[in-house]
Amino acid sequence: MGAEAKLSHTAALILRAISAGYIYGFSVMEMTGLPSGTVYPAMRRLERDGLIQSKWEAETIATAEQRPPRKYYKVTRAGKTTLEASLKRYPLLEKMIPQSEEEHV
Amino acid sequence: MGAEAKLSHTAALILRAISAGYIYGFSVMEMTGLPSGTVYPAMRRLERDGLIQSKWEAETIATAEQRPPRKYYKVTRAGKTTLEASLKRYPLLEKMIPQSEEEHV
DNA sequence: TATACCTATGTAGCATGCTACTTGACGAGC
DNA sequence: GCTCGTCAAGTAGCATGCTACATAGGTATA
Repeated sequence: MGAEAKLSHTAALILRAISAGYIYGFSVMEMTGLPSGTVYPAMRRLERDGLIQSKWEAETIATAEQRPPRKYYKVTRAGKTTLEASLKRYPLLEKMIPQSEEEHV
Repeated sequence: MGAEAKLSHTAALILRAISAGYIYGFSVMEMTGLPSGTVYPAMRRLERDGLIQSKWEAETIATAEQRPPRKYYKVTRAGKTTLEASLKRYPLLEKMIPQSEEEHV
């Protein structure tokens, strides 16, 4: 049957957004319209459950671009599996955020 | 400024579904994929806040169609205003559920 | 040099959402 | 007449989401 974690609608939306190239918190907030108090805790839980992995941007880059450093995420193999299952559960999600290869940075 | 209640993503999704003709709990569950424990309490709160109004179906109809009676909802004037504001906040919602004049019964 | 805005991440505490379960009537199958 | 499946609404208690706020460096501007 597959013992994958079941995601909430919001968690699935966030995972889909990361998968579609919105790979840090602020960009997910902007594209989804969800507030920071939703997005950051949700991303923590996704990482806690092994569905995404984070990596801080090098300070030198942030400094050069004159902004705070970003925490970049990528979807793990387990995350991809869970996301696919979630898209079956919430088919409307695919309409909301089309998959793309580009990164929205 | 407008003192309209701000809706959560889920509440807005449910309100939009009702507005699009999914006018009782079970049909909203089916079209959104959300579970009963989300949909029914959320609809109660929407009614509590005056955004929708409920009316039990006549028992004679339910009996004739050999199923449990349904609780039908309609979006109030206040609900329409709030929904419009919410669609501006969550533009992705309009993609998810297109507006229609038909009832999904 | 203070005030305001922008990017970016984060938290406390209350509101909302979700899992698992219940109720209850009907139909099918046996 | 028992068990299973379906439609429909509902709840308890825990998990998640959201508002309001904090932090912190940068730009702008007056």
